[in-house]
Amino acid sequence: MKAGKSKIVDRNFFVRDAHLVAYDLLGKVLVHENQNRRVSGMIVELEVYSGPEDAASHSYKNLGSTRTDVQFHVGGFAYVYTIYGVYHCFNVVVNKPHKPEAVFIRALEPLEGIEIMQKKRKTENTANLCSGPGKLCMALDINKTHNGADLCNGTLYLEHYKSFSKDEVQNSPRINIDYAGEAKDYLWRYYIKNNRFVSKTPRKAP
DNA sequence: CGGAAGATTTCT
DNA sequence: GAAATCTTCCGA
Repeated sequence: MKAGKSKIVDRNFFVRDAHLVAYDLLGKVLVHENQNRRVSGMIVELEVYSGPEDAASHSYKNLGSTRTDVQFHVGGFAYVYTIYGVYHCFNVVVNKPHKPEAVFIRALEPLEGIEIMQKKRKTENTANLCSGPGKLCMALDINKTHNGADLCNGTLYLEHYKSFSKDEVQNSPRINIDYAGEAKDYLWRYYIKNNRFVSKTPRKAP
């Protein structure tokens, strides 16, 4: 990396296989510049959703629908959707166009703008600010206007920060996708071991 | 045009 | 363990 230059993750990072990107995303920092204030947190937990072959993915047998349209773009764009009419979920689209893969960000370790997060989340418990997909969207003020946003050119982006060895990363089945048949057993959730900001204790791997 | 389901959170 | 609540998708 060039000294003094931007730490922002560039496009090429995202245009790779979803699992490679997912592993490297652990330890990156998600930053949202809102009204000249930086609100950010380190990614400590995520899941991979891989296109038409993944029964749990929104793009499964759902090719070209309006909601998942952004998943067919080149990597490095945001995919934001509303869940249960109440909360938002933030995904990073990865890989090349027409490869509808996405990394679903599940939890962050709060770093900057913590007082802003506390205000938005109405709690002072930092371990509860971003420990879940809906929570982190609330804390970083991510909403549907960010759907399709370019993470390489905007106020919402990722920065290089830490990297973790394989020993420090645990994989497990994904959460709340029991409807997905065999796909529910794929070990496509990744999180940092012994990190108290991970959303919850995972179900034991089969 | 209407019915159904969901990558969640929070409270009991 | 269940409710809250609305966008999106799919069938008719």
